[in-house]
Parts: sequence; structure tokens; C-alpha cells
Amino acid sequence: MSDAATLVRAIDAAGHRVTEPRRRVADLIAGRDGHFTAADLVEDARGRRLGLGRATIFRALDLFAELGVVERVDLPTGDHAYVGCEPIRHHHHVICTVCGRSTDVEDCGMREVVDEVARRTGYRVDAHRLELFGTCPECRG
Amino acid sequence: MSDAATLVRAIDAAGHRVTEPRRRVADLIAGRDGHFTAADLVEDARGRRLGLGRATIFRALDLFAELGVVERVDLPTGDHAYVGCEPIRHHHHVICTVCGRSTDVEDCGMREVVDEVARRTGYRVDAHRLELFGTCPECRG
DNA sequence: TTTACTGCAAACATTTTGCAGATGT
DNA sequence: ACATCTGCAAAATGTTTGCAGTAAA
Repeated sequence: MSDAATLVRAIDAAGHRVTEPRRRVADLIAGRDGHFTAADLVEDARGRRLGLGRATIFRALDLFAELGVVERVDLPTGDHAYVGCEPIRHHHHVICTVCGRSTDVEDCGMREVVDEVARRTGYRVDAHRLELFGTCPECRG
Repeated sequence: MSDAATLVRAIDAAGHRVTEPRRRVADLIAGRDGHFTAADLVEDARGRRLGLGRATIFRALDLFAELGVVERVDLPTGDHAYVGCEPIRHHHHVICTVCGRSTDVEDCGMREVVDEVARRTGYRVDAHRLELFGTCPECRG
């Protein structure tokens, strides 16, 4: 759940050009609630007649992902989606399967799990990906 | 790391038809070391002139995944891949980023992590996906 | 013999790329 | 001014589907 200003600021801070199309993609992302796919943004853009090309949207998403202000997640369906998030170092997402909203979760004991897996399998574990799915407080009523 | 017989047995046990094309896909999977994509199998099949259609391979993979004898994983690159695995209830995979092999890991303390996330966010956590990446003992040797 | 399964080709979906022109800085 | 960025359309990928024919049970 990033606001447009944060997204734009990240572009600027990284030395990339703050262009009108990128601002517009930032607006689209900020206007989204929960996870979204590239196709969602393409559709939004067409609906609002923003004149954004498909490629531009994909490129902007890549950029935002690279800057860590959005993150790519894989839904249980196998679809690739994105969620806006704070550019904090390492964190995971809990995604509501009802409304699609996501919440960032920082360190939550994964350290021990990783150590345990390494100990048990003999692997050196360099990275992990954890995605959690469930129902958020609002959707449970 | 499933052998062909296990895969075929799973088809039979679930009441599906044990067909020649499915046997062949099972052989291809058994002959694989580490994770593989649908495209890998399509290429293998063509190389060995097995006369398997693309669609058949996709359908067989779906079936095997449904039976739990292979599992779909999302690589850090975003590619969809599959790994053979024992049809045990809930487990995760540690994937070697050097050779691609994977090892199943059963319960490794995720229970506590899930509880912690639920406590902190207020979500009811129903499912999670954990994939670990690193280097296996052989590849470090 | 019945119905599930297969191969093919075409449809569909998703993401990438080449390039001429527009535009931030 | 000049390199970066954009839009377009085409290409490259990845996956699904309809259907007539084939084969497992």
C-alpha cells in the first residue's frame, strides 16, 4: 500500500527520470487496494484513457520492483501479481484471499526455520520466499 | 525425485487411466535431476522422438501436480517449474541454485512462524508457501 | 463398448523487443 | 543537447482449448 508520492520519490532518489507515464503508473498503483497484475493496470489505464502503452506499464513495474517499492508475488493460482510495499530490507506478505489486500511482515522467526532446514539438509540456504495467505481482520468481520 | 513407478502408481490409485503417453511423461520426469519446466519436458520428448504432444505434457503435469507427486514451484526468476516429490502431506522444498536439485523438508518450525504472523497481523492464516534456495552439500563440496 | 485420453493446430494470454520519435534534465 | 524514456506493433513465450480419432478398462 504505497502512495504515489513514495513511488515517485523512489524513482527520483535512484536517479531515474520522473516522467509523466511513470507518475501515472504510480497513481494507478496507489489507487489499487490489494494485489494487482500487470493486466489490471493495463485495463485501469485504458479505462481512464491515460494513453499508457502496455510496454510502459511492464517497464514501470519492473522498475518499481527493482527499487523495492512494489514486490512481485505468486498467488496460489500461479498468477504473477504485485503488491505495493515499504522498501524495508527483508519482509514477507500476508495476503488476504478475500479482498486481496496485503500486509507486510518483518522478521517473524524465519531465522530459526532457515537454520533448522540448513542443519537438517546440509544445504547452505541463501534465500527464501515466504508468502502467507489467509483472511484479514476486516474480511472476517 | 520421484521414480517413474511411483508416478504411474499414483495415476492408477486415483482411478485415472494408465496410458502410454502418461507413462512416457513419468519416465521423462524420473529421468530429470532437479527442477524442470514444462518446456524442458517438451524438449526432452522431442529429442527422444516420443511423439508426445505439448498439450499432453501440460495435462500430465497438471494431473501429477493434482496427485501431489510433483509440485509446482516458482523460481526466484519468476519461472514456473516443477519438482518431483513424495506425496506427503505438507512440506517445502529447498532448491539448489547450482544444480537445480531439490530436497523435501517436512515440518521445520513453520508452525510457530505462522502463529506469530497471525498474532501480529490479526489475519487468520490458512495457507503459506515457502521455498528455500541455496547450495546443496554436493555442490559445495 | 464406452468414455477417458491424445495429438494437432489454433486460440489465447503474458511478457519482451526493435525502433522512430517524444521528453526529462 | 542528449540520453533516457515512450508508444506502437510485432515477436517471443507460455498455456489452454476444440475436436476428431485412439486406446484403456
